[in-house]
Amino acid sequence: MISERKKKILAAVVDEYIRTAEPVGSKAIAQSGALHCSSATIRNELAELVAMGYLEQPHTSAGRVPTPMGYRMYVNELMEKQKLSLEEAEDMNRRLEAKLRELDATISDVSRLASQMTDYPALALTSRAAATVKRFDLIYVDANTFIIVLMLSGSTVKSKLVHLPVSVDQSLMQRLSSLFNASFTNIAEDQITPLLIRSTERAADDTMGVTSVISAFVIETLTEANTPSAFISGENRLLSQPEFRDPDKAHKLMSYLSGGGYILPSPEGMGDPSEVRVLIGPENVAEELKDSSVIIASYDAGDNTRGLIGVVGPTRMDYSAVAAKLQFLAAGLSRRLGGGEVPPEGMHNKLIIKGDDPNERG
Amino acid sequence: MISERKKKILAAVVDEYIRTAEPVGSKAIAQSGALHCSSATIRNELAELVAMGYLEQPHTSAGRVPTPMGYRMYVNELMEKQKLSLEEAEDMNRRLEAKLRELDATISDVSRLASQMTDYPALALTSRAAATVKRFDLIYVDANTFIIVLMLSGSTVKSKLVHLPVSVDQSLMQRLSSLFNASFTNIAEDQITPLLIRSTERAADDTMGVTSVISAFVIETLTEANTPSAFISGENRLLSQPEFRDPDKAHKLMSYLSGGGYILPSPEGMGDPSEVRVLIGPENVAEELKDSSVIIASYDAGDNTRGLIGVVGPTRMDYSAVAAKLQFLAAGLSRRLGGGEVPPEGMHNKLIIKGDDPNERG
DNA sequence: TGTTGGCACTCTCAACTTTCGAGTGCTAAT
DNA sequence: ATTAGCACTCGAAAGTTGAGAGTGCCAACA
Repeated sequence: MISERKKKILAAVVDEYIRTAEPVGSKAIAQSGALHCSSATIRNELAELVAMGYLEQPHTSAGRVPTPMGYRMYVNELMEKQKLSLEEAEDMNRRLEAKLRELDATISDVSRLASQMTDYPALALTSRAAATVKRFDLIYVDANTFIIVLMLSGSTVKSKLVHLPVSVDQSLMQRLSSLFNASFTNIAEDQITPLLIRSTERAADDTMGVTSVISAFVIETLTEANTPSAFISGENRLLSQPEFRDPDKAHKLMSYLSGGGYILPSPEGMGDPSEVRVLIGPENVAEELKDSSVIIASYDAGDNTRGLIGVVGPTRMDYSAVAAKLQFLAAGLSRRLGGGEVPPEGMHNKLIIKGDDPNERG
Repeated sequence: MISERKKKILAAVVDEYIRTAEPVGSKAIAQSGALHCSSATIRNELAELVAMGYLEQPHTSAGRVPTPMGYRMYVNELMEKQKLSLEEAEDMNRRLEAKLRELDATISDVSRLASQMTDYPALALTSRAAATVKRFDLIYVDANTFIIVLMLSGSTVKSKLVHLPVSVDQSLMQRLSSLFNASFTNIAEDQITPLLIRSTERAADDTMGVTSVISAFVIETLTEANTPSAFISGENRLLSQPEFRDPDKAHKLMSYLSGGGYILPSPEGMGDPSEVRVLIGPENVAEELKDSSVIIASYDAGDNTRGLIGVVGPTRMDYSAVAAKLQFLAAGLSRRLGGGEVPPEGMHNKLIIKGDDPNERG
């Protein structure tokens, strides 16, 4: 077990290290107040904390630096859950409003927002839950041209202009329209079989292959709607972190990130929407992230869609501030996009932080 | 005037410097062949080239490095216009096909492609020429819901689902649909005045403000279609360039780039689509680009839309290779997206390179 | 038994010095 | 006009030194 005093000391080390990015010594801790003992005592404690694996020394005569295990302890038990200042909260709300007013929030907007708020690279990800076609329309434009309009589950509308090499008459359009409405709506993507297409084609008496053009679009649209998409922004903010002064290191991580981040667990894997998850250094699966940390929050994007916002930074990250901001952002997004059973404001004090369930450890 | 031999020497310096990123000395040039004289002679010539402003020395006992003026001379007259190797051309075509098959090429795809091909950060930009609505449809879903479908000039279709707080009947929809078709099609965005909207509202006998919802969407869509959009990708590739080993420098440029690059001249400003434009160091307007170079090509994206692809790198850039690749890419895009009067393949030998017209100099 | 002041020790970092070599400019000979 | 030769310059890399921060440990103390 770890004594109360050790906890205090550990917390002080982490706080200080997060602030300064320099190894912290016994003296600094003694002076920081909060502890009523001399540096010598603290030295003893520090030595023990090193032995226990919570801290390490870059070299014999340097201060101490938290290990991933130390950060984990800090995140789980020690850090004081930060509340956002009123200004911060208002600023964030303002920005959210601005983004969400003009268009639906695209994931690129969400990730940009997260990155701006936290000053770290951020990524956003959505996995739409199995979309289906709710309604189907064909608009006849001219003999060679028509428009397909699909209304999907979840108030999305997709449309496409189709030019044909042959001419079709309006009655065929009519027939196809009602046939598709009858048999292609409310079914999952994988239920659109070649068999179904063929039988529709026959039923509509379509000899020029219009059916297959349309069904291809349907499949494509559903596939796209079901494919989780990811977006990352603010990679460059990495460069302002001292741990990425080495261009090679920075380059490695940045190309990993922009190569499409598989960093995040799937949104379904996340539990409670108000939960914030923290993955510290080696807890990450990806080799490239082994000495970075990732903080993740999830939001409800409506229509059974879950979204994820994540922030990437060095292990020496301001966990408390970032977690609070992300949670606030996620809650705001849920409130505006989602079903709406999210408690209104000010709920950012019951911040739940998780991340070390046994599955995720080696 | 500059002698023939000086030109050869200058070219050799630039070539070598591009290759190695190290100042090049007289000896290296002498050994590189191409010149039949000793290093001493070359030294004399080099001294004169420095005096003329084409080269400079980082310090007394170092080799020579090209000045922007030297690069300009190189780009305009000296460099051998590179042709792509057959493999490169084929590879590029393959990728283009792959991208363009599935969906229309979004500018994000284009910029990603350019970045991948050249290994520099790349940005893409389109300015759509004044879009108009070609056709207008309203699809009645239920009493509170309908879908607006706009077909724009240039085969784009936009649609939106609208939920109303009040219920409307199908006949109103009908009336609005034909009214909008009659008076909102083929007119520019700024011709949609409050007056026009009001009169339409009256004509349709619309007492619940549906008209204004619809016209708002029309305006929004046209605005969006007319707004040039920019996209940048591959910023991280900067970091592999030795001139950006300094994280601060890299950070500055990268944040400038991702802050929305106004780097590129507007597509209209570009002349012939097969022209490639090069802006060297201080020739750039933006302060942040004063010691970087930008290479730009434009393509015809169909429907009177011009697109631009640009690549950003250090002044020590492989102008010849990048220019060739960009031109090929632009030509490929034009061929696939645009009107089609672009000569088929193999036209990349008549590469035209420009960039130093008097307007652009200080 | 836990805490504290003191002291010798260790090790890094920054500043300074030295060395090495690439590259130059100049001169005299061809 | 070209070239070989040579003294000179200057920066980068390697080596040297000193200061300071921080430690571990011991002996004294509560």
